[in-house]
Amino acid sequence: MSKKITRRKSIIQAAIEVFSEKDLQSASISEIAQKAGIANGTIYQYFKNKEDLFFSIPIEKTNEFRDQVQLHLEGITGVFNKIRKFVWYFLYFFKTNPEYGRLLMLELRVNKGFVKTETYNFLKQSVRSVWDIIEEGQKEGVIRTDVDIYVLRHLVLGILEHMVSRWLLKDAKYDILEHHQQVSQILIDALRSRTPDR
Amino acid sequence: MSKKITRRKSIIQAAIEVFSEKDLQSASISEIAQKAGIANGTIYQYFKNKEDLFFSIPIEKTNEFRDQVQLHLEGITGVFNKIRKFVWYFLYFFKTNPEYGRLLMLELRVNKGFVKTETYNFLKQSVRSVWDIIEEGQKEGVIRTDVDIYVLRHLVLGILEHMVSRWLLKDAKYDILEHHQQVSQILIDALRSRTPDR
Amino acid sequence: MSKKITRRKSIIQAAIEVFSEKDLQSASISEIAQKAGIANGTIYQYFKNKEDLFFSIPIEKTNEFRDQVQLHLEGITGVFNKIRKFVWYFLYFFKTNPEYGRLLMLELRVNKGFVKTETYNFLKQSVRSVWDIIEEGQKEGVIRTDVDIYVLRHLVLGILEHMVSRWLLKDAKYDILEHHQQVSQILIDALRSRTPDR
Amino acid sequence: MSKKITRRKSIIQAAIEVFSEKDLQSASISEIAQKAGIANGTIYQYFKNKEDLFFSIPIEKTNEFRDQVQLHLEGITGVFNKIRKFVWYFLYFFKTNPEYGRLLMLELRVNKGFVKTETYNFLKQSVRSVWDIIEEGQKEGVIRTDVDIYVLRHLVLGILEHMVSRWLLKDAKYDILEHHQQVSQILIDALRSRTPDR
DNA sequence: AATGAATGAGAATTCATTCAT
DNA sequence: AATGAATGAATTCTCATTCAT
Repeated sequence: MSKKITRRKSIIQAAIEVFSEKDLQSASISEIAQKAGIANGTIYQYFKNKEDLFFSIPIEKTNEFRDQVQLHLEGITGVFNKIRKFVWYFLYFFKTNPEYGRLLMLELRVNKGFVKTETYNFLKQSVRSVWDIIEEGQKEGVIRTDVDIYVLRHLVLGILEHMVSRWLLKDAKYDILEHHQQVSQILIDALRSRTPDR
Repeated sequence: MSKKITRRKSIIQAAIEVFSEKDLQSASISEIAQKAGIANGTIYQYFKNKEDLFFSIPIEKTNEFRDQVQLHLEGITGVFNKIRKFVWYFLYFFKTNPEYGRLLMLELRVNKGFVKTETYNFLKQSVRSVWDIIEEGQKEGVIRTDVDIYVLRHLVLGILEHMVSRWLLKDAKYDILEHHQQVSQILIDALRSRTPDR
Repeated sequence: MSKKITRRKSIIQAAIEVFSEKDLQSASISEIAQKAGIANGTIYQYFKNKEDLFFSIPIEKTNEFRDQVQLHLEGITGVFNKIRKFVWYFLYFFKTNPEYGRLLMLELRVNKGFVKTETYNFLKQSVRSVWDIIEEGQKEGVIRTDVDIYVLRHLVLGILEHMVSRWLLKDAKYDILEHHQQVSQILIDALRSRTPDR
Repeated sequence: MSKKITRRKSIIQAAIEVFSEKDLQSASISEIAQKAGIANGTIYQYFKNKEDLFFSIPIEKTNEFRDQVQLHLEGITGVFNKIRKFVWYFLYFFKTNPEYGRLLMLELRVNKGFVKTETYNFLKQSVRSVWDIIEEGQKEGVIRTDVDIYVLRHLVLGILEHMVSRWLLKDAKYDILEHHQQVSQILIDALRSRTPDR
């Protein structure tokens, strides 16, 4: 039983490595099988087909991301401090998982089939914390309520995903964490409740 | 002479239609040729190969976008008014060119090969106006200078591209222009120079 | 295990039949696959590509030729008798293997890529016996040493290959063995050490 | 009129250059047209199709070869001296025309279609001088008559063509004329009438 | 006569998936 | 469960040849 899970994981790990370099179509099952040290056919014992394997990859990583975000937010008080932490961890996570980042940002997030997947909804939950923080801030009165929450979310995820995507496309040559404080600051300035005089 | 240009354009138009539904690999030359009403081989008189055709698509559209942006900004005074106009036009352009949007946002902008392309640099020039506006605002003292301009750019393009991408992935079912004023407002609030008391 | 070898052989046999009629470019993989009774793709399990298959053909046949030459020379004494036997067997081999002959003489021996091949060196070894016989004769003093051995080899292989090539181009309509004794005789006269009075 | 001939010649010259590097199939009409500085379609004003052009090449060169052989044999007395001259000129001709040599020896002489061509018969006439010399020698009694004249011809052309072919396949890296005297000598020894005591 | 744009047939090769062992 | 040989569909691109100008 545990053996089965181990093997499944090893296939996924091999798939991440391969898919991070090539897209869904270019990556070959043989290459993944070879990297996992198993026969081609064996993959089909664990996954329905190539797309199924492709779409299964984010589940584990998503869990890791969500759990770590929770852990890092633990004990932090103040909505804006939480936002600073989230921004930092988001960038840090992809800095330390660039292969997965490539896969998620440049392949999956843009794949129409994936968006209709169960896994996609699961993935959305992982940034649930952004919602929670924003809502918390709105209740406390420090985050603006004059702008639709969807717009606020687009703002936060927009800048973060844009930064990560461009960074990956530039072969992760510079330090993505360099400006994390400026990013936090500008987001906070955008989200902050307007004072009456404005 | 003009005939050659016409034919080239008709191939590009057919390619936009096909590539907006299928990615570079899935789309077939035959399908494009058929849609353009020409023989397969003819495409190779105008483009080196499928990738070349794929990467050539944005050139025209980019020109159109850039020219229109200039036109729409004409006569507008005030940096923030210009930003409002740019936000509106950006969303409007993709609202009226969803097929090209799909191609650009979900295929090209994420394609590693494309980023190394001449066309990509050309494309970057098309959002040059954002830089110009920001710099103008900084000179006037109304846009903050305490944050790296790259971060500001990530902010503006991040939210806009994120909105367009998600909208397209949701099959353009809702009106992307709905929140354009809120988007402008929140961006302006983020970009605005901080007053001394903050 | 043996199955793999059998299949490989059956592909080669089909390839000989097809390549003897058409050259490397004109012959199609489909035709070979069909003749071998397998799927197109299967050929690529055994050979890297069409050229690889093409160049692999002579290996087996070369072994057969070399072994048979050895066998036929067995027990024959006298350098000139050996030459007579070699001449006869050379012509006899291609008389009984005209398809392979066409392939070897009219395609491979004239193919620049093949000459750079490992197989080509292997093939050269198969006529090694000519060298051995000549050297043996030179040691015994019955074969001339006043002419470079390369020239002697060009003489022997030149006439034999020329005869076989022309015979095949004439659709093997006459008996190539008809003049084998005259050929041997003239070669022996050419190779024989000159007597002092000449 | 003379213009037409000039253009035809320039096409043939371009074709020789192209065909000497690539075989009939690999060489392209476009390349020839480009090298000749004309449009693709123009070639079809002068030649029925690619094969026709290919097969037309030897005519001129054959004339040149035949005329030069005659010239070089002029004034030479003695059958064996004529053979020596022929051997020398044959090797010399290809030494100075390696591109044409490649085309003739490695492509045309091995092409089944060419053998059935009018040009092929024309080409055979060009080595007619070998026949003449041999027959002259037989009449004079210095060349053996105990061996079929076809065999004698295979001997002479066999060694010469073999030498040229191998030399070309080895990229003409060594001097093909180096051993011409030895070649003449061994041929003469082979052809010479046997003295009674042998 | 010359052009060269358009044609469209044609073939090698890849690779996800199956299934007998 | 694992294997890996076999499958065969599917597609890009080339290029000789034509023909309207």
